[in-house]
Parts: sequence; structure tokens; C-alpha cells
Amino acid sequence: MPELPEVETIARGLANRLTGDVIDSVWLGSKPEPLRSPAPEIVGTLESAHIAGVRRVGKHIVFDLQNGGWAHSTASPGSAVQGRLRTSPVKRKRLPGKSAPPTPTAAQWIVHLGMTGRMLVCKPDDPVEKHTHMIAKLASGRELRFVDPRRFGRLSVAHGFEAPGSEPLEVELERFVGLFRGRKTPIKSALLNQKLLSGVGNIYADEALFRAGIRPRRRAASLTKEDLRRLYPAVQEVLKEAIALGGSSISDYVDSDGEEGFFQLQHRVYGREGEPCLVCKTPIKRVVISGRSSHYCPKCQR
DNA sequence: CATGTTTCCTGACAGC
DNA sequence: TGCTGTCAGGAAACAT
Repeated sequence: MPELPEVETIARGLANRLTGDVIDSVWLGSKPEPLRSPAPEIVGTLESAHIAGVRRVGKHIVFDLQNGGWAHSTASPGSAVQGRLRTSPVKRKRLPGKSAPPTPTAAQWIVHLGMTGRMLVCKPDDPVEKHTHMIAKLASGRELRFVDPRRFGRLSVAHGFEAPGSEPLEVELERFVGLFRGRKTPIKSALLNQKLLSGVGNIYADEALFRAGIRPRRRAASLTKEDLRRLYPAVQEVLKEAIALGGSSISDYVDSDGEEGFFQLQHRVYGREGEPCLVCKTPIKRVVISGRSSHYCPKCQR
């Protein structure tokens, strides 16, 4: 399941392979769930667009596009107000005083992989996998395909896309501490809250809490400054180590080259219910917190 | 607003 | 073999 390290790995792979290419045409499947922007807007933004770069923002893959097929400035801000498309992450920041921008050439294509989403760089004659929801034909002759059996993934286009929460690898300690102030929710849930930190998922939340010696059910507000001083580097270290190993592969995740990550070999609590703690041999416990399975050592974590 | 619960999805797997 | 039920989980929707 792609969290920050997996998305980072995938985005890097896509950047290496796709930067400089051009999207010639786009095919969208018939399933509406993956689309978070109106289909015509996605197609219009992507077709003829030059891929200037690919990066990760939180758990999102962001394709930076230039010279899209549409003069995108007029994509009506009010048109998607209704119905199920209301939360399109399209945000527009117009400079006050400037008249209608003549040539806004920068747009972003945002891909969230959800649980089972994959971005595959294929040859045109590669068999099209089941649950393929999008195919972008590239000027290089290759195809970029979005495959997602469970359809928790999301596609959208935006201008000035920003994640709602702080980047875990960039946030400063003071701000990190402030994120949890006064929150009655369990620290595990707070770590998963993307509006606080963008990119931490279930695996790395459990792993970071283990390294910091903090039980997942502790109320966030109850953590001492000392607790948070341990949690802060724990989160960053676990993410960095995972990125260095290409992420974790539990079942669904494969990066854009089809390679699996290896960080799952480093998991100390996640998926180890009943197995001995690697530090003290106490059996690892599993509990459910806000519907998320959470793993911890009852002795090492307080 | 903050927080907790339900819902969306399909494939894998256990049990019969 | 084939069926049924359960589980996995990110994040939006909904309820409190």
C-alpha cells in the first residue's frame, strides 16, 4: 500500500523515465470513481502537455505540465461546485490586479494511488491489464497506464496544488509539536491525519511509534514534549530508511519499474502480531484504532 | 470544529 | 470445487 516512501520511489522512477516526454492522447475508462476532476478537464489538460517533471507531494504523485492542450485559464472555477466532484483539489490563486491571465501554461496532473493503484510505463503492445482506468499515449511511443483494482486511487488536475498537511521530512520540530497540541484523538490517528502530516500511512505510523516508545492509543495531547522529541526523528528516520530501500511491499505495491521495495524486511511491529518484540521478546499486540489495525509492543511502548 | 463511524472497492484467503 | 464470509485500508461522507 503506497505511503510516502513508496510514492517517493514511484515518483522518482516516473520522473527519470517520463520527464521531457509529451502526452499525445488520453483514454479514460468508464468507471467514474477514480476521477476527481471532470473527465473533459483531465483530458483537456493532459493532451498535448509536456511533462516538465514528476514529484511527490504527500502521498500524491504530481506531474508538472506545460503547454497543455487547453488554455486552461478559463476552466470555470464555478463549474464543479455541485455534486460529487465538489472537492476537486484545483485551487486558483489569482494575483490581485492582474487581468485574465493570457497564457497560464503550468498545470499539474495529480495521481493518488489509494490502496492498489499502479502507474505503469508500457509498450503499446503490452497486454492491457484488467482494471486499467486510464491510458496516456506518449510522443515517445510508450504508454503510461493507471491500473487500480480497488478503485481507491484518484486522478485530478490542478493549478498550484498543495498538500493540506506538513511534509513529514521538511516540517520543523516546533511545528511538529504544535500539530498535536490539544488533540484528544489517539496519536496513531493524528499521525494518519493527512491534514496534519501529509504522507504518513498505517505502516510507518506503527513503526515510528515503536521507535519512539509510544503506545498508539495515547491521546495526542497527552504526549510530553520529550515524547514528541523522540517521535519527530522516529517518523523521519523510518521514512528515510524506507525510501532508501525503495519502500515496503506487502501485497499490492510495485514501483513503476515493476520492482518491489524491501523495507518490509525492516518492519519491527507492523504485521508481526504475536511474534516476539525484537527488543524484549514480548509478543507484539494488534489492536484496532479508528478502524486501522495497529501493532505495538506492550512493554517497549508506553 | 473535533472526533468517531461508515462507506466505497476487489482480491486473497480461511473454512466448510 | 465452489461457495460464503471476512479482511485489508485512504480518505470522503456522514453522524454525533
